[in-house]
Amino acid sequence: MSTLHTLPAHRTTDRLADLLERLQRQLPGMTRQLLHEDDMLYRSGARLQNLYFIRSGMFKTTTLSADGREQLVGLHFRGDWLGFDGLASRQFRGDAIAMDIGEVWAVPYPALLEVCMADREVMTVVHEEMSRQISRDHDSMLARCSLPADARVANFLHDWAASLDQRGLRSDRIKLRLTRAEIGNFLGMALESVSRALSRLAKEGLISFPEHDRRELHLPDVTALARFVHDSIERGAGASLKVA
Amino acid sequence: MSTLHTLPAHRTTDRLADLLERLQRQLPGMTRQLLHEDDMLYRSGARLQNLYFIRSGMFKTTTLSADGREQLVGLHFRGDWLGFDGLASRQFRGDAIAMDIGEVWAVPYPALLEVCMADREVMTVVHEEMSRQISRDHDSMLARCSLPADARVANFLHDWAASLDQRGLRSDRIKLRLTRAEIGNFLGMALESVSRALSRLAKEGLISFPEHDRRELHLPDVTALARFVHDSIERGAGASLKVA
DNA sequence: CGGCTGGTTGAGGCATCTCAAACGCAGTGG
DNA sequence: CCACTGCGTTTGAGATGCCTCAACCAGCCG
Repeated sequence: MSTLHTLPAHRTTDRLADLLERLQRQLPGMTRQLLHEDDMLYRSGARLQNLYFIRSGMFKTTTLSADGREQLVGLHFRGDWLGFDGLASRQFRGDAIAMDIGEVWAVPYPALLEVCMADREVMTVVHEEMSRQISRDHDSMLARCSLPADARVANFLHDWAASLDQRGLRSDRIKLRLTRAEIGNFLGMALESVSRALSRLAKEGLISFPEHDRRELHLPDVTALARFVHDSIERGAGASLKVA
Repeated sequence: MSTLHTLPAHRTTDRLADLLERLQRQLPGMTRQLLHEDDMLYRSGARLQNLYFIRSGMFKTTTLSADGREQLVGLHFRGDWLGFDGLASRQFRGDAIAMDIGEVWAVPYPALLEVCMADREVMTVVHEEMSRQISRDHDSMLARCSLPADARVANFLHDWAASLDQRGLRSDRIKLRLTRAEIGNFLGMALESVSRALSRLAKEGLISFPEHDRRELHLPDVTALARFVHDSIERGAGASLKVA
């Protein structure tokens, strides 16, 4: 959260490298899968056979309600796992779509269970990944419920940058591979509001569109973004419980 | 979801009974804990030693952002697990508070890992519970982002009733153990809006306050509630992606 | 009694949504 | 090559749903 780009080590990456080594040795059933932009890794309703581990690329996941509403619920990067939400019902509850050329490892769930039972480290890593997903979802809820539109967009960009940074990628430049409508759907606001929020953030100098391609944007100062989010809480404390 | 009170069997309960039997045999370190209304099971920042399995009662969990905002993120009932979100950091990320007199089993996480490694069934149940939590969170996000205020409250009550029903409890009567402010915080709206929404739902006959205690409410027809939620989507499709 | 907490309701304001128009761009087909 | 179309984006103007502020009520407790 706090000091974003001073984070030196990439905690998770090391353990994951370790994990993957184990998996590779112990899971001959694991297969690689290459995907292009807009390829579906899995779709809602499909039987869950594998969990997916992202080696490279970005993915978006959606959820589907009983009555047909659909929402973008997450962006996922290298090192993330996909499919946890389908474990209980053995059936995916939303789609996972590549936003870019990417590679995943498809890990057959029964085989993964096998490895977990043999290898404590693997099991804890799996648990921790699920736990992290839950935490991230909770943060996501909080952001959507307690921030005004502009701050919600700023927070969205900030989180994205933090994800990139955490993985050692450059975080001062983001290629938005989402339409304004998708961002709006993700954040719970109208596409026009997203567009306006981006325009305002640009006017404030918090972001800029150097390429004059309105999906390519620069974040000159990520901490300023965080500050902007934080400040907009002070002004109106929204629906948050207590600002201790 | 769909045919709410016709659900006869309680799928999860059976498997959990089974699981608990195993746990009890294999986990002497597991302890029972009794809580009264407003007791804190754990608090944000505390080191995670145990996961908690709810034997009876209701619990609410919150999440805390880096900058001090707090949000109610979940209600939990008999058969649910608490603490998953803290596994990754070995530290709780929010509070868990009893809303009633209740009993939990505190399961030392290292011991649980041990059992998981020995007992495949236990491990899959744990995974499935985490998975279910993720799914529920996603549903929650969707509801908060795509429904207008009244429908959000209706959906909230409907989910609550569904949870009760799933556990074989009577679902036509809910004792709200939350203030309007907490409900608002949970749903991302002002407490006055919650109050107004409840009044309107009562005027529509979808709920009633028989006790003239405004926290005790009856749901004469749960399917009507579901219909109300569904209908309010038609009117204005909110920020939902596609209404296939 | 008097203060406190929680709930309801009204009035007004504002943030966001909706509707609408215009633009750039890419693809397509004459 | 040039319409022509469709999609994504921006921006404006007006409508509105929700929030804020405020008053009031009821129950509870010291």
